[in-house]
Amino acid sequence: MQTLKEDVRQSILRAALNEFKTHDYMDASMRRISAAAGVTTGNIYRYYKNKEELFEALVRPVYEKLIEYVLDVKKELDRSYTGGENDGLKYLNMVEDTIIDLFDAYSAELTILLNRSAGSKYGQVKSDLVALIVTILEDVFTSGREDGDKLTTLQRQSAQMLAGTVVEGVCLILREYEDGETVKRLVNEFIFLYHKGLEHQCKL
Amino acid sequence: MQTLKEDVRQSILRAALNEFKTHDYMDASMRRISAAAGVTTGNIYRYYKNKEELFEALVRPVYEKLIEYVLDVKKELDRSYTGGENDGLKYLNMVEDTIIDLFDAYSAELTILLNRSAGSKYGQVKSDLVALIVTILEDVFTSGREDGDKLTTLQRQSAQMLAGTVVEGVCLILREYEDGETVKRLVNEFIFLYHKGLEHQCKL
Amino acid sequence: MQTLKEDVRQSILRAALNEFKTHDYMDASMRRISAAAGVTTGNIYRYYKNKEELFEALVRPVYEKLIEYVLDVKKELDRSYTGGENDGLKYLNMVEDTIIDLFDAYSAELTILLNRSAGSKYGQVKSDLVALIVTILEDVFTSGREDGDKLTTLQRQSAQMLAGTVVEGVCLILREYEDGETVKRLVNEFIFLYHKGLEHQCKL
Amino acid sequence: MQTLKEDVRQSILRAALNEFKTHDYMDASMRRISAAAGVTTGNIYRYYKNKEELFEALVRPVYEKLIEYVLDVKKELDRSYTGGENDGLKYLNMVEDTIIDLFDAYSAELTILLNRSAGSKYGQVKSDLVALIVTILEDVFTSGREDGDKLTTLQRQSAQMLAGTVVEGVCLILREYEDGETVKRLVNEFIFLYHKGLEHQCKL
DNA sequence: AATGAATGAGCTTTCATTCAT
DNA sequence: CATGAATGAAAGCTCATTCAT
Repeated sequence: MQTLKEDVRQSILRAALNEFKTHDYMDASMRRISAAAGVTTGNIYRYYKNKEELFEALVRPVYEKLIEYVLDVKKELDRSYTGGENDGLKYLNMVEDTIIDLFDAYSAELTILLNRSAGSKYGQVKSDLVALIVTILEDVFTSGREDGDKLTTLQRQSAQMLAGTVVEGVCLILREYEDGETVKRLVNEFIFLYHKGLEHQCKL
Repeated sequence: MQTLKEDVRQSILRAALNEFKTHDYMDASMRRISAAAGVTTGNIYRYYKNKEELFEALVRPVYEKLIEYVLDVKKELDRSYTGGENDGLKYLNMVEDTIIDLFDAYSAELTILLNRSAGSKYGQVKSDLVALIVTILEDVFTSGREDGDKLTTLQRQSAQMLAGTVVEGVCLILREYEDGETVKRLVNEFIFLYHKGLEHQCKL
Repeated sequence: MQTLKEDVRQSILRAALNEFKTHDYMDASMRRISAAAGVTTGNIYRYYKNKEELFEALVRPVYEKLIEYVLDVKKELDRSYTGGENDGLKYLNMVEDTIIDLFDAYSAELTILLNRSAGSKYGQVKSDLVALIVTILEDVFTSGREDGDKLTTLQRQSAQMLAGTVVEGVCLILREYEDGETVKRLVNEFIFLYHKGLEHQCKL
Repeated sequence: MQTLKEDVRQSILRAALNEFKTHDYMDASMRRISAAAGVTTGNIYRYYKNKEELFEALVRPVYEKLIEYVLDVKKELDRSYTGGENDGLKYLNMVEDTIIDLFDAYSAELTILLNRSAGSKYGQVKSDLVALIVTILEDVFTSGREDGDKLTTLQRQSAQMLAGTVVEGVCLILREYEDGETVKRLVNEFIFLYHKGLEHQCKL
């Protein structure tokens, strides 16, 4: 009945992935994970020090790449934004592309990071991400003006809504579809929708 | 010394509302609710059989109206859809209008229903809602054709993405803003965005 | 089967007292305490937030009085020590008297504080107490000299041994005897022994 | 690559010694012992059936010698006690000498036996030892009399206190000092203190 | 002989729910 | 009707011990 170490680690990770896909960090149960992994409760702790570390093992790599990529986009934007015709779409696409790359490697982990981390130390990731995108949007909005003026409250709210719905939209797609190609296509469609609107999208 | 029955029920509901606004169903605490309601733990159970029923008391009316309204939209659409120029936007607006109406009456309950019900039997509401909207969209797509043909998988997925992101977008706005006017404005902006695209929305 | 609140609190305290008399803080079991108290495990936590607080409820009053009394002795000593013939005995007796007073009120709790607190935040009490007595002894030793000189290592060690054995001796008596009168007599005998030696104590 | 059997046994014992010097029986960890011994957890159990037996392997020889020596003293005392002037000190010194001998050979094991055995089946050793010394003292007390009478309760208690505080005093010194010479000096000082009292000990 | 992964009972603590009063 | 003490199952985690290799 003794399995090799790496096998066990993998089945724990797999079971944890499934548990965290369906339960928030706080509600996920180590007992259920161990049962699903075919491992005793105590034995999990030989592989991962505690719940937090098991969660982190799943989610940290994605987290780091996510932040890194988004910051790259921001830097790129600061460097080359012209306010020209299609810049908005261009940069939205940059953001999405990086998420798609991440998705190809870590679809479920990204979902968990964005949707199930409440209560863990990654609980703020989604709103951090939104906040980051908001700063990008605000830069874009203000850079297109003569007056270096502040944005109005209404404009801020709109920027937040925009950033939030983009992030939520992508999260939704990640959550619903497992196949990389489908995700890529839907995210692109989603961005195009945001850019051109339903009117031009028509025949779906 | 006792409070009248209906008074108590109301203060329980009020306390539960606040608890569920800030905690997912699973994390909400009956103790905190009873404390906030100025009611003893045990006494709650004379008014509501258990946590689930208390949650349901808050959320069911909104749930039923939500479904009812969406079905009305569907019916209306079946009756009068012409495929004309602005029909898409028109019906999207119908869906949103009903949610805004609901929101005016039950803002908090709606947020809870859509964002806090994980773990309760309303955990599926969001996806139910999406599914319902998907059937509407599919009807629309197919009714515009000569051939009564099925949609392709790709089309189905796009419809699902569209429905899902609309719902998520509205949920997000509900979650973030408490003020009715702001919500109304942002939802309209959001729908307009979906219709015309960022390109036409420009300077925000 | 429902007991009144204060009854239960008392039986929990009584059970805890017995558990901590026979187990170090770390090895004491909340389950055993609750079983011995005739209370369910969970119910203990209505009365005491956790193990530490239950322990503290038993031990804190004694701790505070103990420190207070010993500091009083030290102050008194600083004020009036003359180096005269019987001062040593006199001050030893002061220390012991205060402990006897404490004992009359809290025999078992004092034992626990001094002998079972390892692992709790009172774990250092015994050595703190010894250290305190050492400083008193060192003051006494140096004040009897012309040269304000430091003590030698040997003298320090002897002072530590003396303080330690006094404290241990008292702890022992506390541990072994429950009756206040007996304790008082034995502690006095013990101090007299320290002062005059076995030779003069003879017939016991 | 394997270590020879006896080597392993020795390194286990050495590691166990260090663990038990710093942890009570109950708190000592087999994992830490095996890690420190450079031995796998499971392999310890080929050498010692369980924690208790490992503890016993360390502590039993000292225990037996300790009892044996004390019994020797008792026998010697029965044979030659005259009740003369310095007999008390003489026999106290005999008891201490044997402990010092033991200490020279097994300092750490003795400390463990006396101070760390709570929870093991040697948990009673200290009080056994005291009891043994009490019987010696009682013999001494009664042998000095014409009437072969029983001792009073008060006398018994005093004998117990005396025996107990002697034992505790020695334990304390063992616990606090590692250096053989220091221990020997302090124990002697301690005994002299018991014999002559502070009054004659003066300048420390 | 040795390994170290696995076991399983134990720990403290929390909480929805029940029930004697 | 109301109370709030009591229940008991579940949580995360630890550790002496066992056992397949």
